[in-house]
Amino acid sequence: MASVDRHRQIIDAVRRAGQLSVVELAERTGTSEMTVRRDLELLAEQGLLERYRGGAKSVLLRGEEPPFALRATDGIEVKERIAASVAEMIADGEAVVIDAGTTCLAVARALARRRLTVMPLSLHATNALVGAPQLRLLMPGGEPRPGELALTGPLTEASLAALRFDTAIIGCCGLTAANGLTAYDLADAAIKRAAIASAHRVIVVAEAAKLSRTALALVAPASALHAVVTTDEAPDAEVAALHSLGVAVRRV
Amino acid sequence: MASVDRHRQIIDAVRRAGQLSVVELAERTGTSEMTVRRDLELLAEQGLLERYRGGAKSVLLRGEEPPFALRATDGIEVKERIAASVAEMIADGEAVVIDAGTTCLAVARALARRRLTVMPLSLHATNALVGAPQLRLLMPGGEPRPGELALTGPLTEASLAALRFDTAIIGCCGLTAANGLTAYDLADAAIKRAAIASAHRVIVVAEAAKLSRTALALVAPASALHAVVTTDEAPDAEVAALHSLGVAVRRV
DNA sequence: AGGTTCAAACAGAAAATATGTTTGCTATGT
DNA sequence: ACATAGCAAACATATTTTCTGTTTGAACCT
Repeated sequence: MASVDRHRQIIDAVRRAGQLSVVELAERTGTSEMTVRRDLELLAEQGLLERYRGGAKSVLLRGEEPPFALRATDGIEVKERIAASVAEMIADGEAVVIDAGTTCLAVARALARRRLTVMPLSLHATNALVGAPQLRLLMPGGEPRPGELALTGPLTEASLAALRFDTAIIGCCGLTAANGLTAYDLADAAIKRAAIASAHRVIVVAEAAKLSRTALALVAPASALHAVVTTDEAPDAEVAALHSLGVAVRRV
Repeated sequence: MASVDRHRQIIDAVRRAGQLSVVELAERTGTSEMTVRRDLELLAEQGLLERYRGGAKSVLLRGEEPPFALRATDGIEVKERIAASVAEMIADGEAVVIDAGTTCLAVARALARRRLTVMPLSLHATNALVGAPQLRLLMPGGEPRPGELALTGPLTEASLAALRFDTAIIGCCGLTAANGLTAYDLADAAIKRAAIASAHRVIVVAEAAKLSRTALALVAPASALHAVVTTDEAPDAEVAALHSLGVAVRRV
């Protein structure tokens, strides 16, 4: 499908320019205005940009987290590499809780054919896991946040509080030795905290960029974590600092 | 797609004969054996029949409930008619719990564009409701039963016990004035009971055939119900009996 | 061993989807 | 109110994907 390339091109162009007209986008993509309009309608539906009469504008503001659909296709190979590494760390028969987010979704996919008990914290991961024959799927309650489909709220916390997992696989928006594990969303942070509290072992997945970032909501100090799986590009200083706090860091 | 007709033809033929060879099926459908094999693989995956070397056999036994995928395409118009009628009975702003099952799935679809708070008791309904902009979606916890994707177990019961809905929309396997509301699955029955207990008003959806059937597990006596939506074919005697127990019966 | 059943690979057919053009409608600004 | 740009629907065409049947060689059962 060539359309997916064009979609990416449109998103990038709009993001770079802040906003662009339909005419301008039609020229840049070498297609008709009608096609651009159809694309914009589609992309706006997914929350990837915002439509206005005559064009579209970027939805990326300030320090906010980009929407799920945007992150989903970003750096897939890296996420899959991290996910494969995490899958190696899980033994058959374990009970695992998997956080929301795109990296954790990759982990869920990597675990789908394993013999495990899994509680996913987002409906995306749920959809990746239903139908897996060997897997015992446990759903938490909660309210799915639009787009992200991360389950949050008191029902989710209650579900987690009632269970004890062998391993929690947690995603994050930021992780440093000094500032700990942080998230953009307060409700998400509360869930991550509950998931960590319900698990014997905590594995954090974090692309390298997150190891030099701190988000608004503190989830837990770094010392509460047992392992971090990241990539080669992770800054040595941060890795060393985490290591000195007793966190095993794995770079893949 | 013509293949869906052929699938139905294959399912019916296998069900009628108990079991049939690939060669026989290829002849009956007027296609090649390879196509039949591919179909059988597909259908077996959905649990619609069972594959064995050389052919396939029916998976329908005794008084058991046919698998979800089989019921899903059965009598859609009737289910949609019932669903539309139920949708009329729900006022905007209500909090509604929707049971699992194919008829209830139709109700979920009919309510997707409404301004409501909805807790679906199956992941099929969840998928029909995510992304609905006006709707507040609440997920119960629980373990999704394969195929059906009905959420059951203590997590589901706990989720229901924590909430009070305006209306519960309940499906069933059997409903008579004498034997009450019944279900095939014990775990399902427990959930239905919890849903009924958590709601102020209980609406049961039931195709006519269910009004002359009784399944294994008792959910509730008919007197616990407020309304039943069924079709014209519902037997008059049963309708009258239900009515005399204070249940409003609507035939659409 | 010997026949049958099956899965993979490929090519052609059929269907679904994507695209561009035209046309008439709608919204926006003056 | 009017003019204009933007838009949506309808349709025809092009492209892609999916479906199907045949062939071939491997797997299976007796």
